[in-house]
Amino acid sequence: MAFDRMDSATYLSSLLAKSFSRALQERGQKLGFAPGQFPVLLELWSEEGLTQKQLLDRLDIEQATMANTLARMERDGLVLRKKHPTDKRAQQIFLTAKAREMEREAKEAALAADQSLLSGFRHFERELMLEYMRMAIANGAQS
Amino acid sequence: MAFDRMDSATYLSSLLAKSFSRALQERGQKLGFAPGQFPVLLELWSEEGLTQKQLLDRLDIEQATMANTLARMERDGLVLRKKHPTDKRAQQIFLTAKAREMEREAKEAALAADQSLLSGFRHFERELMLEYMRMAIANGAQS
DNA sequence: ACAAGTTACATTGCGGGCGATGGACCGGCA
DNA sequence: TGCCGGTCCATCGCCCGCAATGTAACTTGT
Repeated sequence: MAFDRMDSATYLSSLLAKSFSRALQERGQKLGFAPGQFPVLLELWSEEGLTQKQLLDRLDIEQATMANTLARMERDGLVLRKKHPTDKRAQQIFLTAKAREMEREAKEAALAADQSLLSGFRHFERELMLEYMRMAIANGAQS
Repeated sequence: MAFDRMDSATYLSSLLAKSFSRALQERGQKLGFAPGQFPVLLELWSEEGLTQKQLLDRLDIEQATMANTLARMERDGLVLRKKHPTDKRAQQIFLTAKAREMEREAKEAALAADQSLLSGFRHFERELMLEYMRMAIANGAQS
């Protein structure tokens, strides 16, 4: 059976994710954050004091991954975990000053990562690609 | 600054890769291979006896990743590593009967994974998406 | 022929994804 | 009240990506 991996969305998506991740990693490491931490930062920039569970509900990440990511972020001085006032099982996540201050630069870094791999795309091509990606992701989610 | 992660190709590409990887993983585990092993299998189905270096040249994977992947594949009975006849540093990689026999089913599994996330796509949409992905990957590669 | 540089591979440590499991805690119901 | 199922989180083992480093073996230039 013929099978060209360059015609496989599965294979290409893995290459694509590696490329984007590398682009973000390069730009993020100067600021002090890793690619996997960016979505968490995004949520916390818009609202602090969320519990781990609330973060899980907002992001497409498993609980085990979140726990490990938060542990690394705490270690790296991006985040503080405080006891929940009424629920002793839970914790609330707060940003450090360092993390709060990098918001603007970090978002610019993420936009730059996007831009670098999408250079040469016309506006409608970029939009179409994003839309196709969202469609495929939706197909995967409802399964 | 406004930043919607659903408009970020970086974020979407990571979700997309996770979705496709999961789709392939589900289908592949019955047969006994993991997603990261599939590209290696593809190369070996088309030509056995390649060295690790030759595999590296054909795939977009780092040497350390390849060494570990091959070690797992050997452990799982998919692959044999034999000494290179003239170069004692090198090794030649051969498939086991088990790996050789799963070629057809494995390729069908990969096609099914692709298909499952691309359901609802018209033919030209699928082609366009693949083309956009290849373009973005090319942007990343030449940097 | 031999030292020096290059190449092939393994190993280690880390980021980040997953499922499975376990402990502490909450809440509801008898 | 006291028990019991569900919830929040940490932890462990695994896959898979990377950079950095080490070792053995090959090659090349003198």
